[in-house]
Amino acid sequence: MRNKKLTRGFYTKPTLKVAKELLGKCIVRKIGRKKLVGKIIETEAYIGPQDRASHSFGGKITPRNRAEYLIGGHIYIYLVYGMYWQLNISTGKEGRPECLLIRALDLGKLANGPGKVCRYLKLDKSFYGEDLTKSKRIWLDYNPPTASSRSRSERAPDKGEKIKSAQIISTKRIGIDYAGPYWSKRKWRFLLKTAKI
DNA sequence: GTACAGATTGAG
DNA sequence: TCAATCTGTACT
Repeated sequence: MRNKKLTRGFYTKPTLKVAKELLGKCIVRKIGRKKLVGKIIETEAYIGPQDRASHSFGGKITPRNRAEYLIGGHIYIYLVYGMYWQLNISTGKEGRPECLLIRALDLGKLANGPGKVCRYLKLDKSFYGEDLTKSKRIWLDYNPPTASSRSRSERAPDKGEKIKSAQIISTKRIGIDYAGPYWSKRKWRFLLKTAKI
């Protein structure tokens, strides 16, 4: 297995497709010489401007949500309830306010909720608008980093663990009942069957 | 300027 | 079940 960073093309596909494909991918956060790594096991899609649960409902653009409109692969991060950061990844084309909330990593109780994901990865406003395809401090990878990856760099690209659709559960999104029954019942939350949230 | 509610969490 | 905690957003 070799390391393979996710590039622009991964993020610019339709949002619901990316939401499912993100499951099983690894977030790599580099702090100094150390790397924090976690496998994504739960995502949630927000698809403005029609989605009433989205911050960009109705095509609204504010200083807070403008990162949602960036081309796929950028970080949209914001504070909720005055204390928890929420990590989102923009998806789709430039100008389309679509994004995915990263709700959990495969790290047990350390990251079994969106606020805890950011607490574990030490993410805050300074990551606002960060490009995951260019950043030196945070990116996504098909595989967990391995010590041998450099010496095997001659091998063919490895797209990592294949997640079958039968392994994915989709449910209603969490905490957005204010959006009304039509939008709150969309099954736009995706998690691995094996996930223990 | 002021009021208010939220894409959550953890304690009681 | 509920308070913590604070910023963006709407409204005066």
